[in-house]
Amino acid sequence: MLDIKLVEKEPERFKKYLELRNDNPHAIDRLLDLNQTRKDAQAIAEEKKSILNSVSKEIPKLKKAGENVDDKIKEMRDLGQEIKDLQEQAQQAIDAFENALLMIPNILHDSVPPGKSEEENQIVRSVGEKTQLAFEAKSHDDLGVELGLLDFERAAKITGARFCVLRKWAARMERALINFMLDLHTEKHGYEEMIPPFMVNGNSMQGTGQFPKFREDVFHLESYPYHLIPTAEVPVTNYYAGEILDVDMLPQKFSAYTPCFRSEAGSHGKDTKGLIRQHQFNKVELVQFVHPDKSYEAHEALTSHAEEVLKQLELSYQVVSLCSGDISFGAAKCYDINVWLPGQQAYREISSCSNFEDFQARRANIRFREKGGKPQFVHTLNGSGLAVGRTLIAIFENYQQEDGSILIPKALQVHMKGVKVIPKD
RNA sequence: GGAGGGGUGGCAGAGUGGUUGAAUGCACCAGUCUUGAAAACUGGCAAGGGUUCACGCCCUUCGUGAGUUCGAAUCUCACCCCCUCCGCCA
Repeated sequence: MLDIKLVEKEPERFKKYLELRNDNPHAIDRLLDLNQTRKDAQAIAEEKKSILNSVSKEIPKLKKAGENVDDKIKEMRDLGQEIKDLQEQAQQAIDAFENALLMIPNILHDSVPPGKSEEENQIVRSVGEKTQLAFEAKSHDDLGVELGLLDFERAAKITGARFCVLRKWAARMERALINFMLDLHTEKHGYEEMIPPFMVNGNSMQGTGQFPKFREDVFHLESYPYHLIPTAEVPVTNYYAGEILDVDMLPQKFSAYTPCFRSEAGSHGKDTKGLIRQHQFNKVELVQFVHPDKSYEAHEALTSHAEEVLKQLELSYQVVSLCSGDISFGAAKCYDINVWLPGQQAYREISSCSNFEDFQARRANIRFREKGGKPQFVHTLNGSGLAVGRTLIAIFENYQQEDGSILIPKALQVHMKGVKVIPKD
């Protein structure tokens, strides 16, 4: 959520951000109109309410003085009715304004490259060499099905499309990866491990920015006002919703493994083969609450924490700074980490590391207080560290052998009882 | 699911329908004292919105939402959450 006071001061700047995002800059004009309407409606209602309050205070005094107050009471009864209507109008104006405000994306950091689409994303660095195989690389799903590790067909029977059953070494490796990532982040990068609820209420969804705009992207429960989380970002960031933290508590760093559930509405026909785009997948998430002065520093660090997973697994990747047209709704700046997949001959996203500045903090009302100071909004950041299923894909495709077996990266072997290879049979 | 108890400021904790935006304590800030610190003492200290160059003034907020009333933290109803006991259960 934007700071409306800043928008009032520099509307042109905020219009510019919308243009850069390929969004309609007139949304700012509409927002300011709605804001003015809100102020006017509130002012009228408050003026009347002020009269009613002061007369109501007078009444007991007049009574004590022995005066007759029947007329005044009757007058106030009528005024009260009038105020009720005015307040209702004011509330409608407030709701309209707030709804509009919730639909406007975040500002952009100066370092975000301008651009229309993902083609204009900026490669920040490439790490490692693309894996060279002496034979034609298979895709992870062909490998997985051949080895009896991935069962898409039965998953479709049990549930539907975009689900998968992991068997044997695939299931074992998925679990090992979760442990490996959590151990790394807690032991080496200073995160506190957390297991949050996998369902959240609508308030939390609004806090991190999924609601109201991206309601269709999440799975909803029918008989409860709960929603399956699309990412651990939602429950973990909302952990401090509505709170004022002591400045000494910052930064707060959490790493959480959760399954993630996404409806993938709007991506029909995209990535239908394999594990790339599923309705349910596992992810280890990194979330930070930091002092506003430190958030860009923290963003670089958080990104490096995600990268470290790939480095240890000896997978090659690129870090890409998303351009203004490709960056997500709530992010002020975002690095995607794309891992090399020989089976697809392409880099594919395996992590997305964002600095939201105070966008989420404002929505979720997460503040901190300096000694003796006024409450201020914290900055929130998060990133995948990493998407577990996609990491498994990357290992399958990069570590495949000509005979159909798959080597297990050294760093992962200790989490798999020393097993070095997934055998052909 | 049943029966009780409770949700008040950063925290703890008072609160008779009418100067209660809210006692008191802790924390925090400023000052006095002190070589310095601590202690003690004095004063200050909620958030959000509106308005003002500013001092200030106005509105809202005591879990949430409705209601009663000229006036609600205080009365009524619904819902949410927490605690205790019982039942059920991994």
